[in-house]
Amino acid sequence: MLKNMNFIEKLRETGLRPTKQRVKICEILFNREKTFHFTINDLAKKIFEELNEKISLATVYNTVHALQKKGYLKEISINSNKSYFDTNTSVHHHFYDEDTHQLIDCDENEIETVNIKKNITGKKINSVEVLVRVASDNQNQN
Amino acid sequence: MLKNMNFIEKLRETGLRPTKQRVKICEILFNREKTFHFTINDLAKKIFEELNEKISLATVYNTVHALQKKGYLKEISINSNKSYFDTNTSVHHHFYDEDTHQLIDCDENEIETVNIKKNITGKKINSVEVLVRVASDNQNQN
DNA sequence: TCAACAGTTTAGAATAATTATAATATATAA
DNA sequence: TTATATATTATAATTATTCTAAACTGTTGA
Repeated sequence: MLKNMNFIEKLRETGLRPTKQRVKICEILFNREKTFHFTINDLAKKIFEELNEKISLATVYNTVHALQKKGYLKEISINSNKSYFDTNTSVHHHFYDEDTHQLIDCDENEIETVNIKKNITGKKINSVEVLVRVASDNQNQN
Repeated sequence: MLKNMNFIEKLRETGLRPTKQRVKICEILFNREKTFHFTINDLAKKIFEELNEKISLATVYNTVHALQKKGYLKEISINSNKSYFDTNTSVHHHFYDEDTHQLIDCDENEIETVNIKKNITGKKINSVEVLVRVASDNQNQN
């Protein structure tokens, strides 16, 4: 994957000035095997844990939004008062575990391609995403 | 539909005490032909417009959540800092117009049943919903 | 190399949605 | 009708996010 990538180059290529903070955030986000689902708060906490250094919350917001705009991150639609982001930017679907509030990527072969038979006139489809809400089997029995 | 239904009886049946405020909110929500997509704020505004009477925001929140818990309303997954609710409680999908920020119900025949081939072990699927994001055709051309 | 400038970061204030609180009011059952 | 459990309300508190304005830093070009 993106392991050990030179984030400075990567950022520069996309027109983002490779500041110290942005490089650190990229390291945290992309230097990992599996995709990462997070809220801004999760990310800020991780930065502090892994780097033992605080980056201003405003900067975390700005940087995440900049990365999202450039297509390095994707915002996910779950109903929640927080925004969730995903380092897996391909079009893909999610399971949302209502017990643990965890978000799990669907493998491509777990959900069949969704067939949209009729679209709104004059509009272009930007994305089609499925959210499968699951919960423990013994719950919701009433 | 629910037109001219006796909301007092309806509420009582489901164990919600039919207070003046709850009945009024039910009237606004369910005495209509088409389904209604709204945020708490939209609803509060409509209450004031139609009844010329103010119901405390806290009550609107409480009531909407009570109705949701009883299955009269459904919360919709769009990424936004607000919660959206829907008076159409059947499992159905949505188009989200990114230009106008409008939410549009999909007709049943516009999207084929989504086939989930593999589920998370030990979990029960509560809902499967599709969000189709659309935007004006001449946008996003870059 | 260094000055200048544009773009960044930052702390903290501002805003907005939502939830909590606690006093008052009301619906309902006895 | 009265007691009691529940609901409503205004307001305060909380939380996520955005704004602001000052200080800082990466980059460009002299």
